[in-house]
Amino acid sequence: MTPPSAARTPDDAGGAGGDARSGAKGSLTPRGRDFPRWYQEVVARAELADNGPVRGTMVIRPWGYEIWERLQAAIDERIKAAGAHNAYFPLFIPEAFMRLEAEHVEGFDPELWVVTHGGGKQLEEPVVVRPTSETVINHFFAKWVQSHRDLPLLINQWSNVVRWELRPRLFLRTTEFLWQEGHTAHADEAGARAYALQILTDVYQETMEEVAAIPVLVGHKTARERFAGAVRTWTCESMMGDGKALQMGTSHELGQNFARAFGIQYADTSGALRYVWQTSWGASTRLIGALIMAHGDDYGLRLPPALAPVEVVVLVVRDDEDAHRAAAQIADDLRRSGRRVHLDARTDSGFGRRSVDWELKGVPVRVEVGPRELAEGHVTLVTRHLRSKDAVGIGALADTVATVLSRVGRDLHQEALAFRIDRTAEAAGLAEAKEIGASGFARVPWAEIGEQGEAELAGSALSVRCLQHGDGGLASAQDPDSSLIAVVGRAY
RNA sequence: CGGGCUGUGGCGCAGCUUGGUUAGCGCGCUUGACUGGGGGUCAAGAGGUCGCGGGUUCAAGUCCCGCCAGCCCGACCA
Repeated sequence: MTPPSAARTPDDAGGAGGDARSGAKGSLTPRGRDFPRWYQEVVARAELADNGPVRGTMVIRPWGYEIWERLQAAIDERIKAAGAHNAYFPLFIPEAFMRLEAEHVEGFDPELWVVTHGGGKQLEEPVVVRPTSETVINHFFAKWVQSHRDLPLLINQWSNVVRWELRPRLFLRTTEFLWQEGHTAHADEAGARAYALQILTDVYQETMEEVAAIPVLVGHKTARERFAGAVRTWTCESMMGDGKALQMGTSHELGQNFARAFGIQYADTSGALRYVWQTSWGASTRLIGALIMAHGDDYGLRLPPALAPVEVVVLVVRDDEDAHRAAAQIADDLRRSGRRVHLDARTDSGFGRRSVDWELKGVPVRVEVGPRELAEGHVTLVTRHLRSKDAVGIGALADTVATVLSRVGRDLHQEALAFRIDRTAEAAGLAEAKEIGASGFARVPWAEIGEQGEAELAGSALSVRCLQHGDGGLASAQDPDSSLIAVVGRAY
C-alpha cells in the first residue's frame, strides 16, 4: 500500500477539494475533535434519520424508527402500569384555545404554526397545529369530569407535535417530533403531586436507567425553566458524551391553572364544586438523540440490547459454502434461543465494509463465521461496546451470547455514570459554577445563585438543569428552594 | 431580527481574485473481473439549466446589480 504522493503541489491540492477535511476515507470524525459533526455523521451513517424537505422536519428511517418503537413500548408499558389509558386528540386546535391560559399562551406563542387557509379559502378562524395538547385535552376534560367519581382521570396520547424552531438538530430539536403526552386530573393537590412524581420515577427514570442504560439526575426546574403554565416541573437530566446536559423527560404539576382556565370542576362528596388538580408529562424522540450522545463512541452507535432492533448479527465472513451453511444454522439457533438476529450473508460487499456498517449501527453482538474458525470448531464473537473479540465454541454460543448481552446495558450505564461523576464538581458560588459548568455539571447551593445569578448564567450559555437535595434526592413539599442544590451546566 | 458566510452531478468541495476550447476532484452510484478475516483492487460507465433574474462583453461558473434559498454566531425551546 503506497500512500498518495506526499509532495502535493498547491495547484493539485485544490482539485482534491473537500476530501481532506473529512479525514480518513469513510471513518467518523472523532467525538473529541468535533462532537456536533460526529453526531450528524452517526445519524446519517447509521441510517437513523434524514432532514425533511421543510426546514426543521425529520424523516425517521427504519433503523431509527425501530429504536423508537422499542422505547415507545417500554414507556407505554409503564404508563399503563401507572393506570393511564391511551387516547387520541386532534392535530388542529382552535386558536382561541391556546389563549385561555395566560402563561401557556406566553410560553408557546412564538413557537406556533398557524394554518390560515383551507379548501382554497382563508379560514374564518385560524387553526393552530398542536405544539402540545394541553388545551384541547382540557377542553374535553371539562366535559368529562363532573363528579369526584370521574377522578382521577388519567389520559396519555402518542402523537406528533409541531413547534417553530430556530436551530433544528435531528432528534434533539426538530420542528415536528413524536412524543407521548400524558394529561391527568385529580381531586386534590396531593394526588396530583404524587402522580407527577410517580410518572417521573416509575416511568421516565426507570426507562432511562433500566432500558436506555442512561443514568439520570432527577429534580425540579427553576421558575425560569419550568413548563409554561406549570406550578412545578420535574425533570430527568442526563449528561451527554461532551459534558452537556439533555432533558430526557418532564413531569409537571399544573396546580389548578388549566382547571380554572378551562372550567374543569367536579362535585365532591358534599356536592360542592371544586376545581381539579392536574399533571402533564412528556418524553419524545429526543431520547434517540440522548442514546446516540450518551453511549456512542468513535466507531458509531452503541445500543443497549433492550433497544437494539437487532441484538445479534451473524456475519458470513467470506463467500464460502460451509460458512453460509454454518452461519444460517447459527442464526436459527440464536433465534430459537429468543434473540433478535439478523443474518448478513451478503457477498457483494466486503467483510470490512459490512463489519463497519453493523458497528456504526450499534448492534451489540456480532458473530463472525468464516472457514478459518469453522475449521477449528468455533466462531468469533465481537462485543460492540468493548470492541472485543472472542473465540466461542458453537455449542456454547447461545449461552455466551446471552451472558454478553446481559452485561451490555450494565456496562454502558456504568460507563456513562462514571463519566458524569468525573465531570461533576461542587461549586461554592456563581463564578465557580460557571467554570465547572462549561465542561460538565456544577453542583452549587441554589441560594448562591438565585434568579439573578440564573440570568447571568444564561449569558455564558449555562443554565440550572434542576434543583435537588444535596444527596441527589427529590425535594419534598416542605423544602424551600433555598435549601437545595442547583445543578448547573450547558444544555441541548 | 442584528453580525459573518455560502449557493457548482446524490453528498462534500475546487475552479471565481487575473472572463477564453470538452467545468474538474473525492466519496457514493452502475457494469464487469479479480477478490474477500476491518470501509479491497483494476477497468469501463452514468450523472451538472454552475440558486434565480437582469446587465457588461466578441465571450460569464468567473465581473456588476437585484432577488431567492441556506449555513454559522447572538435573544427562545422536549
